Amino acid sequence: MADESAAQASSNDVGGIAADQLRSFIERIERLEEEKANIASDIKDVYAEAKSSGFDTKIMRQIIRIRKMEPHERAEQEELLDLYLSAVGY
Amino acid sequence: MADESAAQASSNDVGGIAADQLRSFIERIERLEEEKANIASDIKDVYAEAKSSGFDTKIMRQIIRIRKMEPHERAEQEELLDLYLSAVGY
Amino acid sequence: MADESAAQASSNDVGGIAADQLRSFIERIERLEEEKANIASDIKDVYAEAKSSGFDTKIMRQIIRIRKMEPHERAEQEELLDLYLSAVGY
Amino acid sequence: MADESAAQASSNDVGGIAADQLRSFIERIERLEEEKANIASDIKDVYAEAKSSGFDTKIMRQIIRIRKMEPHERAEQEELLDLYLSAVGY
DNA sequence: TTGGGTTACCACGACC
DNA sequence: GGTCGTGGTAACCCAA
Repeated sequence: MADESAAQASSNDVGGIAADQLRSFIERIERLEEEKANIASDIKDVYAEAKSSGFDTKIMRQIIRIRKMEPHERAEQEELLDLYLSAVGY
Repeated sequence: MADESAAQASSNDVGGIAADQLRSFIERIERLEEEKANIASDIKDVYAEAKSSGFDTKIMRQIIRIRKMEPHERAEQEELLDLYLSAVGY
Repeated sequence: MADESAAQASSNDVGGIAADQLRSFIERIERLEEEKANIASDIKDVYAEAKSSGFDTKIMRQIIRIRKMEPHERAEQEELLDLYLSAVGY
Repeated sequence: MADESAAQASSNDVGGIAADQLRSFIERIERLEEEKANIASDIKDVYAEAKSSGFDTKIMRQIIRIRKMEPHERAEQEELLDLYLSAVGY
């Protein structure tokens, strides 16, 4: 797959793979996942705050879920129409 | 449903609940979730880039999973797996 | 978790687990998965047949998908109503 | 677009497409998918039963995955994993 | 024939 | 321990 005989000044080949490059990818991902986890934690905090203000977080979650899917549903309606038209050859 | 008593400039009470406050919580969460989704998308991109550099993303995911685990956790899993494997004749 | 000191006439204990029982579970599952795979294959065949009769399988898949989710959507509408009522304290 | 030539008692032509035939295909598929879902549900039940007998279902799934793989396949994965791990410094 | 994109399924982990 | 949402995996389709 890779050019096995190339000089590896900086790429630090291990068993035929570019170890440095792999490590770099892995670290980038791990870093992004950390950020993601932080945001998830922030979200949790907001729910906690809302809860301590007397709101029902379960209902809040439902609202958010449904708000998220409403655009999809509208799209689906149009899709549905197109769909049956196509099925029938138009 | 009806205006229970008086106009409330800023707290906008509806059904006994501070609707404005609720809306604010919801919007904060939705915003955070959007950020989270963006990061998830970035992660996907990195995997795609790694893949097009010739790396096996499935293995990469394993690596990341392993690095995230406590060493003893990992050892326990292995042990249990071996046990079950031998129980099943491997 | 399990009664470690019990007599194991038939259960063939291996490293503290009931090997026979485990094997039995595994085999039941494998068998069911085989059946499932067969049905998946049948489905594939029907699509192939439909395709060779001139139908667009992509559209067929869409139709099936949407038929499957229509009941959900109706349920969602009711849920939505309840939801906003709850959010507002009713 | 219109009825191209003659009335078709049984084939019920719509838009140039044999609607009856399409419906039949769809229904066959939906039926098969229902069967498939039932089997999936059975599988779930077996896992639940195994769990309540004290087995670790996650490990069971691993076992089943391993048994499904060709030996050399499994070996390759392990090898690649080790390679990546060492590249990353483990 | 194969690789990449897409989709649906399923498992896993988080949260309650 | 149960539920819910998210992510990973595997199937399937098309294009090259």
